[in-house]
Amino acid sequence: MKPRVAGSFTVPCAKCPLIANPAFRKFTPEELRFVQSFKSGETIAEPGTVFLHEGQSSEYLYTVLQGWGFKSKALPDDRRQIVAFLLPGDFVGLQGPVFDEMQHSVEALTRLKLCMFPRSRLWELFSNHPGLGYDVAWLSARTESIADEHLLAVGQRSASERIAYLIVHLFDRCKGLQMTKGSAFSVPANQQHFADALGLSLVHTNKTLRRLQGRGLIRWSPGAIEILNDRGLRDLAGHPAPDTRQRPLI
Amino acid sequence: MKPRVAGSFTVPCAKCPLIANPAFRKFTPEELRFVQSFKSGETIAEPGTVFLHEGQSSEYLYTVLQGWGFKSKALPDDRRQIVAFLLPGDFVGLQGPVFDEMQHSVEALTRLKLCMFPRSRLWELFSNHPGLGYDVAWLSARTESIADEHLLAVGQRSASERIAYLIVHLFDRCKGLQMTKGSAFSVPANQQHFADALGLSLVHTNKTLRRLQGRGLIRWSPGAIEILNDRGLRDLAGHPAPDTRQRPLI
DNA sequence: CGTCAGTTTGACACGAATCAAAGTGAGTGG
DNA sequence: CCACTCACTTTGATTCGTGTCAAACTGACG
Repeated sequence: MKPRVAGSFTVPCAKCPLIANPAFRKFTPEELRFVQSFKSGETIAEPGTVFLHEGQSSEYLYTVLQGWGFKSKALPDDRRQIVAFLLPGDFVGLQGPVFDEMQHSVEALTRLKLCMFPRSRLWELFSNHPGLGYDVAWLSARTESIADEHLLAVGQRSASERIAYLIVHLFDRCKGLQMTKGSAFSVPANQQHFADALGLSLVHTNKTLRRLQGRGLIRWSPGAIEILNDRGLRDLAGHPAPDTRQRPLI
Repeated sequence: MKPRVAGSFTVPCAKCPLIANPAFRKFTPEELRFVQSFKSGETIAEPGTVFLHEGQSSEYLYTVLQGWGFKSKALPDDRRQIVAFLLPGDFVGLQGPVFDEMQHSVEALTRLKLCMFPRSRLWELFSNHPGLGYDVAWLSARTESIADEHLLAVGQRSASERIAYLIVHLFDRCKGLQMTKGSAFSVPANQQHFADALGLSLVHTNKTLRRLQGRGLIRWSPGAIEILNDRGLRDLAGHPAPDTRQRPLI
């Protein structure tokens, strides 16, 4: 599936809604100019579309502009592991330049709007704009840290702790992006996605979710989650406070 | 625990045994000069020593010169997850600059020799040597990819598959570093370490290991593993072929 | 010979997977 | 406006893999 370039609808970087978002640090004028020239277009992925395939190479790097997605890896049979959820500002595809082929697939959960950058010019970014190069490394280290946290959850936590962790994790990320409404936020993932992310079966995920709801910690409705007892949920999750500092954007 | 700087025993980068190792790409003369100046010393960590602590900040970045170690994260109780094993050439501490504090601990399995680089000069690396900046990002993306693979194993594979995967993974990495002897290699980790890395209990790890041995796939002896049936073990692991291309070194 | 870390074994309990089936609600077409 | 479908959620019964508990074994070392 070739990414379709929505050239005519491209937003100029200066007006990028993400730059306006206080979660991200601001570009210098030179950086902005470069990023604008680096950006070769935008693309849209409809919900359910797999737009990067494990094992294939990708000509582009992407920044999520809008919407939710996830990265996953599959086993030879039909088991799959969701290794990360993608939210606005997330940078995808770095593994392309490193290994020649993608090590994971990326699928859209909602309609996903993405900025495209030709990987052939990544070197230019490092060489002409070391600040941006540093940012790329920064983002990569952040992703790695999230993956480690996820690994801790899947390897050591019980089912209810895992679910509590994932909810808190997603909530905190959404909150940083101002995508929450009070203690509720929209989560365009279903219970199967939660199960695949946490290494649980669908049935057990459902039962655990209901039990958390029974304990008055959360309310799950298809498409949205509300946190009813923040303190209790975080205690159960055993999750550290989120990092609220500004982060870079490419 | 402050790192002890073994200044007088410092190896000049030009004679670094890792550079000679064909697993790594060679530095240009300028890069070599910079790396030499960037390196502020060496340190030794004795087996069992935790030399980077989750939650503390680290003044240095490290490259493993010699020996084995591991990165781990702990839960409020005594559960812990080993998120990665460290082998020569691995670069640690990038998360230091990103978050102000380390997100994981690092412990030595054998006597560990490490190169120290002051994180305060990381910016200089990116700005004066974009090639090295690119390499830092490359290494970070590689680590992330290994973490994802690990997550797939812990989240989706059965106990015997996980153990097969870990053995194959470690074997392939060691082989790339020419640290194997035929189908055997030394693994200075005990069964508790395997258990902590794979999200299994010690007892079940032991039983599974014995079963793999019973099936003629491997031979475990304290400190070393021999692969008796490479094909069978890899089939069980469902693990992709290793990446054998040269990789960068900092 | 005693100690200690690491390994091994057996009995049992429990959390999570699996199997099977029904419930819900949005969307569609008659 | 009422069937009908389809994706998703929910529940109960049962099985199975893995954890836990308890104890013995092994080999290195002092």
